[in-house]
Amino acid sequence: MCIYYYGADLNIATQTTRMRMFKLAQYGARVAPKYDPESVTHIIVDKIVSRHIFLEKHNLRKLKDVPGHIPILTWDWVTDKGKGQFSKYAAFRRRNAVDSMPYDIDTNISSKAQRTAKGKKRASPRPPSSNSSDEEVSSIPQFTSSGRAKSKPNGPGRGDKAGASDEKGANQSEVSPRTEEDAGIGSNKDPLAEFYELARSERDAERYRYRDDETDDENEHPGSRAVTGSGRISRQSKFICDGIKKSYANCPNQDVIDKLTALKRIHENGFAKDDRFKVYNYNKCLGQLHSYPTRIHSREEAMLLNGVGTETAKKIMEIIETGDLRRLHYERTGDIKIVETFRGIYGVGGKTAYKWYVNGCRTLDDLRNRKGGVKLSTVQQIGLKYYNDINSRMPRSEAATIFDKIKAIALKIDPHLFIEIMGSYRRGKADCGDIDILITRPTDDGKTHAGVLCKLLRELRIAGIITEDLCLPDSWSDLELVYRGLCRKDSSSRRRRIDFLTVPYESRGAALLYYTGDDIFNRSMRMKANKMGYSLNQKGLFAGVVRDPHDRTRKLNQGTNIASSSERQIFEILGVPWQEPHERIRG
DNA sequence: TCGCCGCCATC
DNA sequence: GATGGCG
DNA sequence: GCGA
Repeated sequence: MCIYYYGADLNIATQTTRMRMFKLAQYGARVAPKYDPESVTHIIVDKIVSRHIFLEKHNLRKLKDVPGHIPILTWDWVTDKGKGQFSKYAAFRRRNAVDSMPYDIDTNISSKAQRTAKGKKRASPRPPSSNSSDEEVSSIPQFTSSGRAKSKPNGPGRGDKAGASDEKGANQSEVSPRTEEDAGIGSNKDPLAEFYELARSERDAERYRYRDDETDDENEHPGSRAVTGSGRISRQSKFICDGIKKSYANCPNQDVIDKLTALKRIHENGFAKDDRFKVYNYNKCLGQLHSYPTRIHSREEAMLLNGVGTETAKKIMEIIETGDLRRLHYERTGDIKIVETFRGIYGVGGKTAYKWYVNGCRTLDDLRNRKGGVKLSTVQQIGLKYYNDINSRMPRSEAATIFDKIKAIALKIDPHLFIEIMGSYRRGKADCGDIDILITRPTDDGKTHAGVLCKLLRELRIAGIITEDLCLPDSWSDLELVYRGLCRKDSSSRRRRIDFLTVPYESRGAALLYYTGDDIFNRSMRMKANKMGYSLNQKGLFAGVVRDPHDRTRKLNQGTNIASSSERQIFEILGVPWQEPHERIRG
């Protein structure tokens, strides 16, 4: 089917409209950018749009100007498809009685039926057969500037967002500010859903870019190991380089994805002027492209994707129409993999990697030889030395073994310690990228965990578990410390990343929350907290935070800590149903 | 026009 | 202050 | 570069 959806001008399309068009595409329909009687097979009209408006906007004089074989339906036809006839979902009653009866999708009734229906007027606004609660077209009054008359009680989670009309200033009442549909495709009742949607669209893309805890389906990628010194460098574990995962192999817009990814990498790796937020945005729309089920046909269709605006839409159309993106040819693209390899070194990001590249380094060995006189910080030296170790994951059992050893040693130092392993391990993952350990201590006996970390690390070094330090706290006496380093199970094991976090006992809930992640989950929670006027960080949930209007992230006051000792309490205040650690994964 | 998580360590 | 990294 |  080729469906033309009319809700509003696409440039100001509401979430609902965008979502619907997206859904149509998901169902396999082709979404037409404009009404063209030649190609369009169905028209879907938002029910708040009156016949009058519809006609006017399409330069039509009467409904009969729309060919009789093209039914004009409401959205409900889509969601309730198969159960009903066209007539039941006709967008405009007048046409309903006259034209659209015959074109039932299931029965394919011919025009004979038309005559039976013709002239038959219903006294009641809804046909007796209607079983749909709120979608009867004929009960929707004409849309006028006086606004949308109330047509139904606002059921929870139901109701269309007004605003799909062109008369955008018109005082359409907001029926229900947020429908489930606004939150995304196939959304659920989870109040975090909408924030997931936001956080995910930003990082989902990075599901593509980054390998992280959740992308287990890719664990034994053949190219997973970095190969140093060769031309064909690394697909280190942190990145999924050029390889497209199997599940993505049949993306209908794969060529677009490839070209845009190439462009993104140019920005990302310093070959072009650094544009952090362009990269951010490319990630966002690449994630959407991955899940988009059908080939994109038009600029308008492209613009439906979250993160695709005028510029990206242009690029997408250029790729679709010419199979190429000219921009790529006059950007320097050849050596991106090298820069990406460098970025895989712990402590190295885009800036540094590009600088080294400019200095003439091309392989990890060049760095080892300090070719071009490049300098490496101590952390970077460790990152380089254990490049392969750090960039690979360990089985869950290995993390468990290491943690058990550490816990035993810690409890020998102070048996009252609260010591927990967090991160992907706590979320129940089968393999872990690193080990995250939280340490605190109840204070009811008047003592604290101050000084414990220092002692513990000393013991762990002696035991040969901790091998290198990456980042040490500057003061060891605080209750709140962070340590990063490398460890190993025994002398024949690979090195693994390990982090220690100590916090005051009261903040253990917030700390657990933070350190357990995953990252998308954290961002979702923080985003929701922000929208509710709170601020959430690893120390707690804060109310009454006032931010400097000029300096975005700066807080003028730090607010009041209203919850920190229990994860559950934070969930509760934010109105998020409790989720066990293993449930805290995207979406 | 402004924000795009919020924080910390290192250099 | 710039850069990188953590969940 | 997008989106509010």
